[in-house]
Amino acid sequence: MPRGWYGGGPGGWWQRQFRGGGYRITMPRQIILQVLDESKRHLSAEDIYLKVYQIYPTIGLTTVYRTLELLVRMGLVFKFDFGDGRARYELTRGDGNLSHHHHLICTNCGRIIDYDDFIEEELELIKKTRQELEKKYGFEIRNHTLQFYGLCKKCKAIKE
Amino acid sequence: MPRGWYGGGPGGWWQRQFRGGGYRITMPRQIILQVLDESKRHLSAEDIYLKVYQIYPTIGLTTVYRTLELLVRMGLVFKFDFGDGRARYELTRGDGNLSHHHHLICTNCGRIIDYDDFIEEELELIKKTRQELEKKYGFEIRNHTLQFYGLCKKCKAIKE
DNA sequence: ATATCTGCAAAGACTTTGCATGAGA
DNA sequence: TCTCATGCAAAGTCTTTGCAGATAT
Repeated sequence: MPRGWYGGGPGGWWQRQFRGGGYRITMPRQIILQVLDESKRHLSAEDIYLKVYQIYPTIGLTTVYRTLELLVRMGLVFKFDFGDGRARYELTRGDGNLSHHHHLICTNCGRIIDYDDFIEEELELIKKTRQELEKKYGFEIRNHTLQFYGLCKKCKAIKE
Repeated sequence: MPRGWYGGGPGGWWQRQFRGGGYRITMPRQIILQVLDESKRHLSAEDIYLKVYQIYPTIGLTTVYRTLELLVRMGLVFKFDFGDGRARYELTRGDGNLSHHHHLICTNCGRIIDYDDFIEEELELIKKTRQELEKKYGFEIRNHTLQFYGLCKKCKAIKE
């Protein structure tokens, strides 16, 4: 049995999600999901393309984009923007709105650090804020991001 | 005396910032700053271009981009990414890292709401998190964003 | 005077679209 | 079978770059 969220065989829950939506389970789609599952976070479309290409060389970039769009629409994947002009993607892993997508981004070299320190309080506050914003603005909130921008250790040292 | 942050005449503090950096105070730059000062938040480069065009029709989009890049580098302007493929800009108004750049973004229609409710606790937490992250990762944090994504009232109603 | 700035046109990077072929249910 | 999915090529968007003429100091 495969490891990770992606596994579970042909009757797994995401396969059911696909069928329920009238979407076909194709080789490109399976491999894209596999790659997302096996990789670290925040991959660009091209990152994904190159990894899928190793397994399935007839893949096209277009299919990667179209599949990612579908997965985002289905709520299986989050799309991020770090301000460098290319989108990043990662599996939601079924954790809905409680996941933390919190990043430190170096505005000089583009390095991205995921942090999950000091998260407890944050989640608590965000949960509360979320509820209040939903009530006040009638928004249905599905996701959130908290990002800090600045200079990473290395770039800071160079600038000095 | 003009109102707002931008005002203050030819000896104002941002003019000094310019001179100090060896940057010239030109008509396009003055008008771009004026437009940023008089407008609501999160304008795209094209929004700014069109507003400047009303006042100074020989302006070029290139100059808008180059000026915004300069202003971001100088710390006078923040650049945001809301995930729709175009960057947004707004004056920092000298409030440094304590400002709240907190948005609700409708993933269906693109509407953006600034909120500043329930901010107290958030700022407190962010300040604390910031300090701890700087210590732990050696990052020099200069800015942050907190964004909630979902469906706005209108789009939610339509989907139902 | 002279180094910077500007605007146009062209190029670049990422993403989306049109369409004929191929594959899943 | 018949609709949906794929891949290629082309187009689209936003942004950046090259360069000659214009401008600020």
